[in-house]
Amino acid sequence: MMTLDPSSVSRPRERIIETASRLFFRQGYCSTGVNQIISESGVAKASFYTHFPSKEALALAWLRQREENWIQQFKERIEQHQSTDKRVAAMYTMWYDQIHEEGYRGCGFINMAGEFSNEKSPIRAFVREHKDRVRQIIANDVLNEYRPRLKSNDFDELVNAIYSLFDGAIIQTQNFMQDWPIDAALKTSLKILSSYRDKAI
Amino acid sequence: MMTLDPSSVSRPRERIIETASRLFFRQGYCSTGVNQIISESGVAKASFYTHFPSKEALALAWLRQREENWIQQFKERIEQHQSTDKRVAAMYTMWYDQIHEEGYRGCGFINMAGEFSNEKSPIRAFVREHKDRVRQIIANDVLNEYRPRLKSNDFDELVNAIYSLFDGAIIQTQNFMQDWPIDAALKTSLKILSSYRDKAI
DNA sequence: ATCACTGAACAGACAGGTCTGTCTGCTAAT
DNA sequence: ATTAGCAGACAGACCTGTCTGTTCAGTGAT
Repeated sequence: MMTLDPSSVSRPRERIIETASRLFFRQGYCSTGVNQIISESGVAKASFYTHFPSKEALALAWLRQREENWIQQFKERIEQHQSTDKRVAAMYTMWYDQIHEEGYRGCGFINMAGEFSNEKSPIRAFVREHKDRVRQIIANDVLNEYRPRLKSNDFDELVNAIYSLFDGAIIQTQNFMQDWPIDAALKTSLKILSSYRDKAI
Repeated sequence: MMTLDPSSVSRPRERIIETASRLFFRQGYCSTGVNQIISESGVAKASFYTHFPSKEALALAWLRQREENWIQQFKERIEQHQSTDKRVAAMYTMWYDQIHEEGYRGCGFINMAGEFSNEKSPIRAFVREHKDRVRQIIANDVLNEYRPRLKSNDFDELVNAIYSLFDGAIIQTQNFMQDWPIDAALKTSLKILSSYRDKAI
């Protein structure tokens, strides 16, 4: 029987993922040992390995959880606005909150993928899928107003443009630890958008 | 006395850096041990540590060398063309060559920075400086035609736009292991450029 | 109500390997 | 003889993953 335990936060599996979330994100995958995860989540090693067959499996579980939260939050922020301009601006609010926190680390998915050189690893595959979903949301939820008004090719171009600016801004913000790349990318996105506005078929 | 040895490639220090270059780039920093570097470069451990005080120092030396080559190549490709459009296109030729090589790994600087969570580490500082230099080159060598024709703010915006698209394309190309992000970013860059062309003061 | 039983989590030793960095001794060339 | 490099043992820490044994809450039967 599946108990809907309200104190699920204290269950070992959740504690492990919660700790891993913090450590993998802040320190990176390679620089975080299972021993640290175990001790900081107050769990026995045996318990750890009954819940997760390996460190990599935990990483994947973490990414899955993070993806769920991230996508949900992303969509929520977008759907709060009606105009395309405001929706584009809403995309970037995801980052504004994080940037000024101590030890900003950019996109957890990209950082994770960077530590796995084998492009066929499940981690890499998952991050690819995640980024694909983000692109889909940009096409279907952010820019949907433009789809019927543009030629199919033009619409794809627009999506790719907005998307490239978005990822570029994230990377540069992480690199410089300043928020001007986000402002710049947003400004440029709106400019591109307006240039497509007059381009209706 | 500094011998200008033509067989400098066989000198231990060069062999070490060459091997490190391959391994750090392909496997990442954390996943590459000094033992592997030592054995693959055919060098004694003691020799390694007489040339480099630590693994991190080697990484820094590698980045320095890579930066020199990269910037030089970047500038050369750009200066081969006169028109701004062609110069922007030339920026992207840096990647076209690498993409289809087995085990493409994107930008070595970004990947390296991703493995150092301490933003004050020398590695992170160096990558920041590198990316700043790239931005300077975009401003001074690629888009220089536009500087006198635009208001200062507009010019900065233009530089940031081209630059964000550039970094975004690199990341996405690495992620998807396909080259459409580069095509898309280039196309968008040219479009932005043309929108600024009519905007002369 | 007390019994034994079960399952989950705990604590931590352990194996076997890898990590960075140091040190000693040997060889060869200048 | 001095210097550079080679070979490789070694220290000490850390790594992932396994294993043994303990504690304890819940459950069903008596």
